[in-house]
Amino acid sequence: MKKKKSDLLTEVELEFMNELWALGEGTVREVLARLPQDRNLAYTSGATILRILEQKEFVTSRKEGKSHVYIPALRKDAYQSRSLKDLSAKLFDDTPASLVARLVNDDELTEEALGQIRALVDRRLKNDTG
Amino acid sequence: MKKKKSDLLTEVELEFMNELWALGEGTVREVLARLPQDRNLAYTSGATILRILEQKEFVTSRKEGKSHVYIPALRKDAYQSRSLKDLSAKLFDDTPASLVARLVNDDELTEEALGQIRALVDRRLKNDTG
DNA sequence: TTTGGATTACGAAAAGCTTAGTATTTACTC
DNA sequence: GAGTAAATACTAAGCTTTTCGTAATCCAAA
Repeated sequence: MKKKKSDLLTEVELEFMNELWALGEGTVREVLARLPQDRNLAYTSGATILRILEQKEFVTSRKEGKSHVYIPALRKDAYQSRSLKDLSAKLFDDTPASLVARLVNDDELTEEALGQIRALVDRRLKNDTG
Repeated sequence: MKKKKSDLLTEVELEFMNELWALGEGTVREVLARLPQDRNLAYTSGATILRILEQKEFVTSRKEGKSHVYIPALRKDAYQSRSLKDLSAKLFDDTPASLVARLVNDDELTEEALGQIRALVDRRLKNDTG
């Protein structure tokens, strides 16, 4: 019997994965360069975080010159799905419709965003009639 | 300048809030009674968690007989919105439409759920023409 | 092939989360 | 009011996460 570890990223791990997804792949230095100015993180901290991500198998790496180049082992869209599933389970009774309900009832949502959302749903409903 | 604490619930805090939201309000014992059988949590652990929730102002309490009755200080729908906003910011470039896109492209989503979602969006689009 | 600057590996401090034990308080009963 | 069963307050142990320092390693260049 396997122990079920959460398979969700921690806060800082997600911060780093977002940069890696944007870069495609990158070294410690390249990822750190993308963080906001006021995020004063020591170089070694960045290195540690990427090493942990590799341990947890969220990224792989290859050696290039004297550095490691880190590569996402999980696509962003896959992780987005995973996160939504988790949120839906924990906070929306596993009912995606109620999640969307909450989202579209948000006052700050623009007319434009609503239109885009409807277009998405329509397209999806038409495309798989079976 | 205020330090911005995350104002999101931790895993266990959310577990307890979900039961409180379902109950409306409740004592330590009542909340614990709603947890799954295999969740063997000491009574004092439950009490600690609720006390922490009160400290963080997610709940209030009143004394009733010898116990405390805990009351959510935040509605579930408000917390749902907050969580969605957080997820959208961290993982969807603050673009709700792309969140919905990921959701509706999930293969496991039923036709029925899709229909419900479209109905929700349509209703919302019609209702506020201004 | 030694030196030097960069990178990685290791370990551990600091902070936050989860769990629970012990001691104290509470309110009811006799 | 003393006894008692239940609840709370306090405290801390054990994890996980976040951060970084130190030491070892690596590659390039003299």
